[in-house]
Order: sequence, then structure tokens, then C-alpha cells
Amino acid sequence: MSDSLRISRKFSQRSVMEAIVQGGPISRASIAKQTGLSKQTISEIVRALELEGWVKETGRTSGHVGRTAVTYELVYDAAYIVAVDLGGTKVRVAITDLACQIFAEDTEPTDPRGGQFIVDQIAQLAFQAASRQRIARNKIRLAVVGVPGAPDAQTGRVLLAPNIAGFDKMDVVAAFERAFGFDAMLENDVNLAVLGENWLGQGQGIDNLAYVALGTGVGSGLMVGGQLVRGAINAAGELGFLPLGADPFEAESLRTGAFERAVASHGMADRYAALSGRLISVPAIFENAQNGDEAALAVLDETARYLVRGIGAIAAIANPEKVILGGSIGLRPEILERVKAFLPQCFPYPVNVETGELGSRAAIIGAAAIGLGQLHNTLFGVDAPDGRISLPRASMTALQEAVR
Amino acid sequence: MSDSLRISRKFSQRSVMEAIVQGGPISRASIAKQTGLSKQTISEIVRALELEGWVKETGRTSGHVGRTAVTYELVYDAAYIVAVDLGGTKVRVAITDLACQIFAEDTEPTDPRGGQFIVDQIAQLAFQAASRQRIARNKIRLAVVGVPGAPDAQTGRVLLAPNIAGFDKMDVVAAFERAFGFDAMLENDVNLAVLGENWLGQGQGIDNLAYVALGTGVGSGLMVGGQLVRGAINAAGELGFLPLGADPFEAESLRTGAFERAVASHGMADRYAALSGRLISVPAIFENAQNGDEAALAVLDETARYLVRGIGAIAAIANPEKVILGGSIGLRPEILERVKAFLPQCFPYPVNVETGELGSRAAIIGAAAIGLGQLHNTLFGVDAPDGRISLPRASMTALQEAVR
DNA sequence: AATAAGTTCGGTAACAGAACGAATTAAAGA
DNA sequence: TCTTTAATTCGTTCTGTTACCGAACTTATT
Repeated sequence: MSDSLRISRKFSQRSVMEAIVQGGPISRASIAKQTGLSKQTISEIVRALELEGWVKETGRTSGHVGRTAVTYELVYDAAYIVAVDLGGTKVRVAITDLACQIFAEDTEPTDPRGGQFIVDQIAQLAFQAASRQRIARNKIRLAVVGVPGAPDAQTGRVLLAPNIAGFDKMDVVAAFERAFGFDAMLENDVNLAVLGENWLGQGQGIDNLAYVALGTGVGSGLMVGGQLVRGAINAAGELGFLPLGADPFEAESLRTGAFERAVASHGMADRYAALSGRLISVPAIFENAQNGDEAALAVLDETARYLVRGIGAIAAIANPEKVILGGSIGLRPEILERVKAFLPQCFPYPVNVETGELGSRAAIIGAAAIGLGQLHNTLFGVDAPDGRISLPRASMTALQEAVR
Repeated sequence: MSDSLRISRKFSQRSVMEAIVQGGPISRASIAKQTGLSKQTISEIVRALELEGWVKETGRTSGHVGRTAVTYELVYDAAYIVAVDLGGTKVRVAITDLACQIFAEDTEPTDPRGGQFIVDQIAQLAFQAASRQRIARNKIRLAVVGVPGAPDAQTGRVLLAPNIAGFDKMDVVAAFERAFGFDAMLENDVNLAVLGENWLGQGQGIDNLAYVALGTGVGSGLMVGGQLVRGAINAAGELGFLPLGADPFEAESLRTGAFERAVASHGMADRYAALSGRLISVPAIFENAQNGDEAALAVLDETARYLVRGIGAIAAIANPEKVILGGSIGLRPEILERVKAFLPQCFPYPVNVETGELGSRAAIIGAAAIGLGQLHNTLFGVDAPDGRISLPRASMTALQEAVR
């Protein structure tokens, strides 16, 4: 088979596959109409896909005029992927099938010893979940691991990840691939969160989207033209280093960024302590605010005002259509409300800000999205320069339900 | 001819065209080696291209062992494009051929009456230049107009362009197309500047690139993965509204952005006046600084310190590989020197900053780049989702020389 | 003699499109 | 109400067409 012809073939195969994935049970004639290819071609391609085990006959239509049509569907259990959200304190591991249904989802405290210990912990969690669900190991094709830092594609290390010990000194990708026995990809956790919200949450259908995660630290994820912005060294979205909030020229700002110190949980607690004399946790500040504590309310206002400036910076530079707030602090309605009130005071045109719909699961759903997209692409896709993910809409509800 | 086959065909035709454009005079055998297509196929495609008038035989090789090869070249004058850089005070109009050689370049003060008057002025300039160079009108295929604002693709208007009267109330694209009689595209001027530097200047081969233009105003252009970032409403890069520098919550910041007030020429002059009691022009401040004027030196330091924070914001959000400074102030070595000194004091990892190589011509070269890319794509390209520009390297020197 | 450039010839994968048979419902007539 | 016929749609078969490849061959040169 010649090379360029193979491209042609796969081009069509991919669109047929897409029609089947997205169109649920569908007849060959409908695929032909949808894709614009001839019925004959569709029959050929579907036959090939069936032979390879990716699709199967599932029934026939009835009730319409004309001959009944045989309908085809994805073989959902033809392949599985592992999605991981690795945080400084918790690891979350999920397994999904080709229909994007989450089969198992387990959470554990992150192994504090770091490095290889974490890799082994994750692999064990994944394999436990797989055998619990009776999923054969050889059907798992790929793992996507979200990490709080900047994965370096060349060396497989994770940079700028102070909360995960040892990942800056080892080839993490290789370690995962050894432990799993299949391909693994690393991605920044906030980047995964944007992808998640873009796929199933607040950002559906929005090509230019930003996500700001605010909690113990701050980070942002940015999508432009439907593509993730990763930056030259995967350090895009290291929002903590925005030269805003605290004095960026202080020496401390080179370790913990000026913006992070002003806006993240540490800064909030410090600010509350300065106003009231008491050092309490961030959830306690929110609670006090609800009870009318002046100092707590002032801290929330102040935090939102800083956050608004960060959002303004993103809007001025990248002009996203929507900004989604996430993270333990960013998800609070008290923050959203204030951000919406303050933003128009310092930014000239309206910016659409909302909290994420998927909450703390955004990253793991994003990991599933990127993994499934990758899988669909390698199985049925062209080596297209634009790796745009096109995932089923039909099964979204299924996933969302499974997720709850 | 069937549709999908046409895609296949054009795929190859495009790469053959690319090889000819970039490889200068080249034999069919070399094209075959370069593209990986068979000699036979190349002969066919080249024959077709020759028939259609896009390439022509130009000579034969000699001196090597073996049979002499016939070499082919682009028919440079098969099509022309008009590149325009429209500023608040000056319009610059250039005409380039398919070899990306600039044929004519004229500058005039912008018609202060704005609106249709500017459109007519530009069309007249272009047609004058064309007839001076004996270029037939029907060979001009496209005009690219750089504007200081956010062109709205839906309505054809230009938003956020306070310096161009009337462009926010008319369909500018339609007006240009009427005046020219061929296709016209609008693009933000700083966006064109990044493209220009990416093509022929400081940013060659750099996919993740930022450009900061500092002069009367501030603006930025951002490329991610080789693609321009335009934002949801083409307002990406409105850096003046970065909530930095002046107090962003002042009411004035909604009209003239906080960052613009701090860093652009007005802010510099004000700051000098505050320090010395004299209101002088920005070039005069630079001159005084060279003569050791303390106040002027302080102003430069202060300006650079603000600029550094803007660059830090871009780096934190998008992590470009390089940041190019442009604009009448940004191009000064005194600024670059200070930016390089101050940036490591407030940003944790190194950011590569340089001044633009193309100076004030960056935008018009960018306009040529986008226009030629567009033309090559529509003539020989697939309707590829990734509109990556791939332009000749050979003729770059020619263009650069023509430009000087 | 060696070698590289181009052409000719035959072959093939991936499609299109027309024609046709099969299966079904809707409507018309008995 | 029952049958017949018409209208539709599904899917296959058959016959191109296009865009390629590869091998063999011719031609021109060092």
C-alpha cells in the first residue's frame, strides 16, 4: 500500500469512525449522507472496521418507509485508557472505555516518598481497578497522568513541581511506561482541567478558553483555537509568577511568585491574620465571612480584587471567550460573585467568567479526554497536524452520570 | 474529478510547489528525492503546473556525472499581493510578487478624514505603485491591511481603534474589496509584526513567539505553535489594558489602559515632567539620558521596570520561547539593555528578549507573509485546518535587501 | 563504464456513480 | 378489509477515474 494512498484511506476511515462514535447506532446509508462519501465506500470501510473488531452490528431500523437498515456501533470495550490526576496530597486514578464511560475511580493519599514510589502506587491502583472490573490488561492502551508542574517532553522529567518529590530528577514517562507496560503521557493538571471543562463542562464548544485554578497555589490553562497552549518549555500557565499582587522585585518572588503569594491560600490566611490577629484556615475564613465577620469579608474582597487583575491580564494578552474558575478557592460562589462585580471596574470590555461545572474532577475528565482523543487519533486518525479532539457527545451524559 | 481525490492530488501538488518555491531552480529528480514522491508523479505534477502558468523551465544543471537535469522555477510574476501597514499617522503600501520580493513601497501621511477616504487613499497608492512597476491589475490577487485595532471578521469593522476615524462604523473589508476589485484581509498591526519577525527577523523558526510593541501605545502579538493568537474577538494583545502600572481600578483605566498609561510615551513624558519640571518629547528624554541627565535615566529605568512586568505577565501566561521588542520606544537599545537587567530580578526562569530586526517594517513584512501564505494556500494548498505559512527561504535575502 | 535524469508501461488503492435487487411502508383500488 | 401497486430507502455489484508507485528502459553526461 502506498503512503499517500494510506493517508487518503485513513482520512475517510477516520470520518466514518467519527460518525459511528458520535452518531451512536447508525446505518451505513446515514454515514454516507453525513460524510459525503459514497455508500459503496462506506460499506467497504465499515466491513474493514468490523473485521478489525472496532465496530459491530447492533440492530436494524424500522418504522420508516423503505428497506430496513442495519445499524452499527462502537465496540466499546475494544480498548481502555487510564486517567490519573496526581496532586500533592491525593492521587486519583480512573479507567475509561472507548465510549468515554468511567469504569472505576479510586482516590488515595499520595505516597509522600515521591519518585518511583508514586509511580508504583499509581500503577497498582490502576491494575487493581482493572481486575476489579475484569478488564484485561492488554486492552489498556494508554495512560494520561496529570501532574502539578511542567512536564519536559525531551527528558520525561517534571519541572516546577515543588509538591512532588523526585519527579524533577527521573524520567517519569519512562518509569510509568515500565510500570504499566503501555504508553504513558504527562500533562500539566490545570491544562487537563481546561480540556475537561472544554469537553464536558462550562467550556463546551468554546475554542478560546481559559481556566484559573486557585487553591494552595495558582495556575492557569489556556486553549487557543481549540488547542492547548503549553509554551516553549511547558511552563505556560505558571500564573503564580504573574508580576502582580506582592512586589515582584522582592527576592522571595523568585521562589514563590508574587501573584501566588497575594492570592493563594497562604496569602489569604496571612491577610486575615493581619486584620484580625488570628491565624485560621481558608475554609474557616469562608465560614466566618458567611457569619458576617468583617475581617473575613475584607479578605474575600481583597482576594477577588487580586484575582480579577490576574484574569484581566489573561484577557488582555489572550482574549479568551470565557474564563473558568476552579480550585478549592476558585470554585466558591463567594469568589465568583465578587469577581463578576469587580472585573468591569478594571477591564474595558466584558469577560465571561464562571466557575467550573466539573469541580475537582475537571482534571481527570480532561485526562480521559486527551487520552481518548489520542487513542482515536492513533487508531483511526491521520497524523494530522491539528490534533483536535473530537469525542462523542452522546456518551457525555453517561460519563457525567458515572462521575457523580 | 471527485472531491476526496482532489484532496489527495492537491496534497502532492502543494509539496511539489513548496519544493520549487523554496528550492529555487530545481530539477524534477531533486523534487522527487525531497518530497519522497516518485519521479513519474513529479513529472506529471510539474507538467500540470507549467501548463497552468505557475512554474517554468529555467535552465539545466551541468558539471555533475550523469545526464543534465532541466530545472524549474516559480513564475514570479504570476500573481501579486498588496501589503498595507495603516497607522494613525502614516500609511505604508507595498506590492510583492510570488517570490516575496517587494516591488514598490510608498509611505504617506494617513488621510485625517478617516473612513472611506483612507480606503481610497490606500487603493490609489497601490494602483499607482502597480502601474509604475508595470504590473497588470488583474495579476494582483489579494490585499492584506494591518490596522491598529481589532478587526471583526463578522462585520468587517475595526474595533478598539481610536486612532482611525470611522473604521468602527463601516464594513472596512467590503470597502477595500470594492476599491481594489480583489480580496482583502484585515489584521491587527502588532499581529503582523510578530508574523514578520517570525518569517524574516528575530523569530525565525520559533513557534512560540511574542512581540511587544511600545510607542505611543502598547500592544502585543503572540504566536503559539506557529499560529497567531487572535482571541475571541480579535482583541488578544491589547496589552495596554494589562492591570499593571497605574491603578487599574481608576476610572481612567477603562479608557486608556493602566499599563499603557504607565509605560507608553505619554507616561514617560509625564514621569519626566514630574521629576524635572519640564515637559519634553520622548526622543528628547532618550537624548538627555545619553548626556547623563539623572531624571531621564530614572525615567528609562522606571519604564523598563514596568515593561519587564508586562513581559513577565506574558511569560507566565503563555511561556513564549522569545519576546521581541518593537515600536519606537521598544526598539531603543537603552530599553533592551535595562529589560535584560531587570527581568531576572522578578521572573524565575530565563526569558529570551531581543529587539526586532525588521524595525518599523515588521508589520508590512508580516502583511506580505500572511498574504503570500494565503495565496500559496488557496492556489496550491489543501484547505488544511492548520494554515501554517511556509514561505521561501531563498528569497528572503532578496526581500531584506529590497527592504533596505 | 558509471551514473544520474526522465519516460514509458503496467499495476493498485481508494474512491465515485449508475444501475439494480431487496425490503419495507403508504396509498390506491377491489 | 384485503390486495395490489407505487414510492422509498438500503445495500451491493459493476464499471470507471484519479493519483499515485515501481521497474525497466532510454538518454545524456562525466
